[in-house]
Amino acid sequence: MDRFRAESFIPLTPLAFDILLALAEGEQHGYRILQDVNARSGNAAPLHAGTLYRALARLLEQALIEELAERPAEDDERRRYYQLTERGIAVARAEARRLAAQIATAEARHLLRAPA
Amino acid sequence: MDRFRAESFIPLTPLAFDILLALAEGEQHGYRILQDVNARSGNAAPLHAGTLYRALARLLEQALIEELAERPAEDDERRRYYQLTERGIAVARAEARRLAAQIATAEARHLLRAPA
DNA sequence: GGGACTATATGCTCAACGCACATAGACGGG
DNA sequence: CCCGTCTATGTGCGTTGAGCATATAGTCCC
Repeated sequence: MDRFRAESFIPLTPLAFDILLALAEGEQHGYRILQDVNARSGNAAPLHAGTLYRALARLLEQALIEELAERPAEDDERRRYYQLTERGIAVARAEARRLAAQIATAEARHLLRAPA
Repeated sequence: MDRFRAESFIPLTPLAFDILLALAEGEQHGYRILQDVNARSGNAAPLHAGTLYRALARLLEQALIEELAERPAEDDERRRYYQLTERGIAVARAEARRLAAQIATAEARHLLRAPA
């Protein structure tokens, strides 16, 4: 079989990477991901719920995340829990490396050391 | 007048940021931008010329870049030269800061220190 | 019992991109 | 001189992803 290539998923859309980052700490359900992303993005345009759930569906199709069958007891029945797949971890890492390289370029080209 | 807000352009698409980065070193023409972006992206899917020129047109409309009237003497007549506007610099900086924050999160969540 | 919040999902529209293709000048080898 | 390749910019067409509104319903607490 042909090897899986993380590069074929790179670059991720900004939203997709935000979601994978939200799941990097461990399994989580959609609404919490929404809150995590919005909290980290600060004052920027808030992520709409509809946008998030569709993005989750795409990531599921691509097998970058998967849904958990089991859930914590006593939990809200409506929630759907997700976690990163091995593939998702590999892709998130590859994307993080790409971004780190861009930051390095930005620094080398004097975009970071300057007035706000 | 209402202040210009760089945040309203954030997040940039990966391609838009690549182009602004290519121009961070100084004025450049389209084809060289194409080569710079493709060189920096390594083995990833190469940027197609058509995609680039349309992206340049968008950045012009948004006034993140502007075309130079003057060109170096003895230059290929067909070339069109572009440079960052002040707005473009501000937006590129804001995006670079956003990405740096994401990298920091990725590290904090143990996405960077691990196998390739 | 009523309003705010939690939780997931679909409908509609538009912007951005991938890829194919068009056009044409430059440039070097045979 | 001609031909292929590279340089250089651009348009046509279809698909994907995202923004925003809206739908639905359970929870939580006053």
